[in-house]
Amino acid sequence: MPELPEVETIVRGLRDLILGKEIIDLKIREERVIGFPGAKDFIKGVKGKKILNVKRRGKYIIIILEEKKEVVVHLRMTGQLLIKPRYLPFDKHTHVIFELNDNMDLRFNNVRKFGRLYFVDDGEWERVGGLAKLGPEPLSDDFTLDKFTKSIRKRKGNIKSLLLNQSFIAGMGNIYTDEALFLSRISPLRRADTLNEREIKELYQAIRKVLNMGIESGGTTFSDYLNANGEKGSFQDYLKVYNRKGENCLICNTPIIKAQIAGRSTHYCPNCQR
DNA sequence: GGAGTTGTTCCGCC
DNA sequence: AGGCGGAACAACTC
Repeated sequence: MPELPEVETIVRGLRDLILGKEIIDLKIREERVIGFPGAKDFIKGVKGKKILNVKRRGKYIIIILEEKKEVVVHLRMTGQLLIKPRYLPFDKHTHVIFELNDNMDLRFNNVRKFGRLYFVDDGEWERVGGLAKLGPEPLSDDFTLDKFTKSIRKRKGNIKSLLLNQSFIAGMGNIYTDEALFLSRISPLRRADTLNEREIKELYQAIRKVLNMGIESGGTTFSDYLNANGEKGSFQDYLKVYNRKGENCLICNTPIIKAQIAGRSTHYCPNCQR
């Protein structure tokens, strides 16, 4: 499932592959995945424009076009953005095809049809799901320990659901949240405002560490995630708690627990994490 | 073939 | 007002 490291990996790959190219035509095979505007206006707006840059904000991919326009993509659980030669047949779940001017396609695949594409004016993010309401970027310079400390002390919910809250912090999903809590030895059940100064600092560092390691590994692939070149990530080989239910904790040998917390499967060590 | 899967949004409640 | 918890959604796998 694409979280910040997976989306960042896709964005970096796209930057290498499609910058400066022109979108000469589009095919939309499943109109449901166009979030804004309608399919016809989406095609009309995007067709003929050059790609100037590709950026990421939280889990959103932002493709900057000419004339101050943007295509914004959210992959949700199973979305993929792949660069493929035009002669290759579509996959069963290829829903949108951007035809580029060098016989390559940018293809949007999405098994569960949850992902969305938007065509908007530069920065008109009110129209794009929760994009305008996103919290800080955890890897940016202005995500400081001081700000994190102040915001976390106001919160009364459990720390697991808070880290998943995109308006609190952008880009964390189920995998990296469980891993960050394990690294900082904090139970996912803890109320956020009960964390002491040391725990907040360790969590802050753990968040940045797992996200950076995820990016360095090219993301985590369990089933669907692929980068823009169609390659898998490798962070699944380094996970310490996620998907390790019943296996021994790498620190204390206690079996890893999997429980429903905040409506999500949550993996943690009941001994190390307090 | 019912349960499990996740990111996001919406809804009701406080 | 806004935080919080829980439900709903989508469709495929096991």
